[in-house]
Amino acid sequence: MPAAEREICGLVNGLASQIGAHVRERAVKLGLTAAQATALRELTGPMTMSELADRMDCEPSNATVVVDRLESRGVLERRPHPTDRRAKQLILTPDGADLRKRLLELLSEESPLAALTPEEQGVLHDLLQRAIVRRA
Amino acid sequence: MPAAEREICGLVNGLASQIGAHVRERAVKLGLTAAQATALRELTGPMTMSELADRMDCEPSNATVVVDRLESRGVLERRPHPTDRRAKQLILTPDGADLRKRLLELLSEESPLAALTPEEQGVLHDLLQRAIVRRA
DNA sequence: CCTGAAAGGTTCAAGCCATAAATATCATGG
DNA sequence: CCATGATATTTATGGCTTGAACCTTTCAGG
Repeated sequence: MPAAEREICGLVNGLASQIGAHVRERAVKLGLTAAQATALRELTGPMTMSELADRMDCEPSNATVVVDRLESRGVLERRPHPTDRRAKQLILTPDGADLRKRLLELLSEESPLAALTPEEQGVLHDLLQRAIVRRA
Repeated sequence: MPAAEREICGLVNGLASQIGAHVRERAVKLGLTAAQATALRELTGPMTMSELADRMDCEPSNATVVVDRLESRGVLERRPHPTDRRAKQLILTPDGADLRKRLLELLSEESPLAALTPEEQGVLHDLLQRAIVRRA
């Protein structure tokens, strides 16, 4: 791997850190951690643990911990899945839905990609999508 | 923040995860964790804790922990800094230098950006560099 | 001098994260 | 029906990561 590629990897990680900081900064205003905020953001509707972990881009075992905290805080509930007794269905409580709404507003305030024009963002999007290895 | 930007953020995090997995996969062959491998990779010569933390893109307190493990493994030494008694100088042991050499070889084997042509990598490099907010 | 602000490191608490192993349930082929 | 493998989730463990608090040393003014 040439030095140029290693430099790109560093930049990718740097930008990812920047995005993470952006989320963390806003999440803390609602008493949430970055991971909890990510989970809440991805909970667009009832879903299973696996699906949430997939959307959060993390291992299911990690999602368990994050959901534990959100549940004990009253943000969501773990209900038995209607058709699959192995799975659980995550449902936002009314309080959780309110919290999610406020979170989305906070996250919308500023973009961590503000330095790029929409055209540049388009190019970046395509490059990233092609760089990512498709996994089964 | 429009949905398009959120999607880009997801892609950036996805690619960062992929890069992290690439490092971890190779580091484990040497009995190292990803963070330890990153530290070892960045130790291009004697440097202070601050400088290493800066290169690793992490907090100094985190570098302390990672260096602790590398030190107790005999990979490096913490020496008093020649001119600043607050600082410490990190020096690779002979074993550490060997290990670093083998690590660099492993990391060179494959690129996590192999799906992109050199030209595309150039474009990506520029976009990322511009997207990253300069911090003092 | 000397005093206060700043910088280098470490420690601590809280939480994130991946891996491996365990449990329970499904689904398929014989 | 039953064995076997796959899937959904959890637990346990080791290590990473941040942010705040703390100590020492350095440095810039007064």
